[in-house]
Amino acid sequence: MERSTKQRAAIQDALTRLGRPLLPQELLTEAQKTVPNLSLATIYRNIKGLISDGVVDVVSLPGETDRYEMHKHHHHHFHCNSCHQVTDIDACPGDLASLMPSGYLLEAHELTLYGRCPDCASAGVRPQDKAGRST
Amino acid sequence: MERSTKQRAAIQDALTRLGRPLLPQELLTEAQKTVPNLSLATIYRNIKGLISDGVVDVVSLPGETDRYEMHKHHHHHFHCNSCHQVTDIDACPGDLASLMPSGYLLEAHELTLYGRCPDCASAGVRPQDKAGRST
DNA sequence: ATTCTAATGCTAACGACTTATCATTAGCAA
DNA sequence: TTGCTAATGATAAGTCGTTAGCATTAGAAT
Repeated sequence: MERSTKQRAAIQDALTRLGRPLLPQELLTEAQKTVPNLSLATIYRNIKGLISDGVVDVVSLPGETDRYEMHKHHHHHFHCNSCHQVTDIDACPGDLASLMPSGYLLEAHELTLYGRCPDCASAGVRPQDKAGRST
Repeated sequence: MERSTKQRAAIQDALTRLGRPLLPQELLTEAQKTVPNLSLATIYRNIKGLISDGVVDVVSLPGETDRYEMHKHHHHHFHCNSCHQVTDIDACPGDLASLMPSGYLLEAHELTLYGRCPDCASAGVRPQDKAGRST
């Protein structure tokens, strides 16, 4: 990651433009709008570099392939049960230490919200969901 | 899953006895204390059956292989950053609808807490952690 | 322009988890 | 007990996301 390439620029641009966690494949499709024959290997190579540069963050959701997004402050994620897109949630319940049994030390937490995004909530949503999640 | 076998009994017993989400491999090791040459394939086969019977639940945590535990009411999980064991947390922050941006419909949520379990919190903990989680 | 070599594109190879195959074993009804 | 066949054990094969290998391309310093 010493030279600047149009491929990496396209990748960062895609992440910034869409502003939500993207799967490697989504990132590929999106960045190819700028660099047509961009390859998936290049996506992975650049993502890895951008992550160690602290520019990009990994977003791991339960049972999902890792997604990537531009680095930003603490936040959570919403996963649409219909279109499966992930959206950032800039809010946090906080005060989770109270949930901990005594003796346990809390260091971090991760919250994933599930439901319907605006588009899917309005449309005649077809439940093409996955396995069941607790309510 | 029509006949009752000692293998399945051993699997259910292990899940009940340890009372926490177990990895297929952990389940294998534990159940083998009862049925020595139990095979991993049998673990998967029975787990699948027990899940469709509603007796067992899948526990998917971010970036982790699925674990399994006996079915129980809504709860969350704690993942020890040191020994990596997962523990049930019988509490819930609730009131998460307030975190949702307007237009989004909340249907479920999943919370994972990270830190040190009692054993690891006391001991001179060696941070054999994984990638970083936001705080 | 020329040169050096990082970065890319393509694709085979990995690694992990899970499932399939198949000969053998063992529930359980008769 | 006997007989039927579901379930098991052992292991090969399959998935799928990610990485490695290598010839080729193209930043960028001279």
